[in-house]
Amino acid sequence: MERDEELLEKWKSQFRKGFLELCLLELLSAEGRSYGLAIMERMRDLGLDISEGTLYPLLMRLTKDGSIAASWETPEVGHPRKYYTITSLGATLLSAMIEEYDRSQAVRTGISGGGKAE
Amino acid sequence: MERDEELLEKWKSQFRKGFLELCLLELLSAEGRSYGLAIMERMRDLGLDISEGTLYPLLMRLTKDGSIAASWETPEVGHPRKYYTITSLGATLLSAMIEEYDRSQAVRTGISGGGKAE
DNA sequence: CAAAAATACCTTGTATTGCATAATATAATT
DNA sequence: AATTATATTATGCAATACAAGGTATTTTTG
Repeated sequence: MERDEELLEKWKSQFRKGFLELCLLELLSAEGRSYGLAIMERMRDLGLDISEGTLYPLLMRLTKDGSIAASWETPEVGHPRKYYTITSLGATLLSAMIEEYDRSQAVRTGISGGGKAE
Repeated sequence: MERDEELLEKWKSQFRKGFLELCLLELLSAEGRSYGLAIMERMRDLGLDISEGTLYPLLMRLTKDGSIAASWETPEVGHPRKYYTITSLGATLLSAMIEEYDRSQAVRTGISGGGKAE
C-alpha cells in the first residue's frame, strides 16, 4: 500500500473513536432495541464497515457504563440473542454528544471563515 | 465530578482523535504558515482548548509523516520559532479527510432517516 | 549595568483509552 | 458432521491529556 493510503487508513481509524459510540447510541435511540449482528449489518448498510471485534467490545463497555442495557432472549426457534436498549443515562449522554458534534462542525467552519467562494 | 460528566469528558477526548489533525491541517491550509503557540492560541479562539502537550506531539508526528514541514526562524528581535507549513502530501490527505468527514455526516443522517420533523 | 525573575517557546514521558484484527467459544440449524 | 448464527476474549497500535522539564530571551530590579 502506498504511504498516503496508509496514513489515511490510520487516520480514519482514529477518527472513528467516539464516533462509533455516537452512532450506536443514535441508532438504538432512533430505531429501538437490537442485537449485535443486526447492529453490525445495519451499520454496514449505513456505510460504517465495522467488525465483530470492534462492535462487541463497544457494546460491552457501554453496558458496563450504563449507557445501554442488555438482556438475553431465546426465541422459540433460532439462536439466543442479546438485545440492547438505550438507557436514560445513554440518552442524556447522546444529546450531549450531539451538541459536541455540532460544536465541532462550527469549529471547522470558523477556520476558513466559512470557506465561502464569493 | 458526576458520573455522566466523567463519561462525557472521556468521550470528548476520544472524539478529538483525528479531528485535531484535520483542524490543524485545515488551519495551515487556509491561513498559512504558523508556529506552535500561535496555533494553540488560534485553536483556542476557535473553541478547541488544547494544551502544549497535545499540540506539540501532534506537530512532531505530522512533520515526521511528511504532512507538514517545519523550519526554525530566528528573528532579529524575539524568540526563535519553529514555523510549520502544509506539504502537498498534507494537502492530499486533508482533502481525503474532509471527504471522510462529510461521509460520516451522511452516515448520521442515514440513521434516523434524516430525523426530519414533518 | 549586572543579576534575578519572568516569559515565550519547545520537548519529553507516562497514563488512559478506544479501535482493528484475529482467534476462540457455543449453540442451532442443515 | 458440517455449517451458520451469535457472542466473547486477547493482543497490539495509535492518539490525546496531563504534567514536568528545558532553554533562550526579554523584563525587572537593585
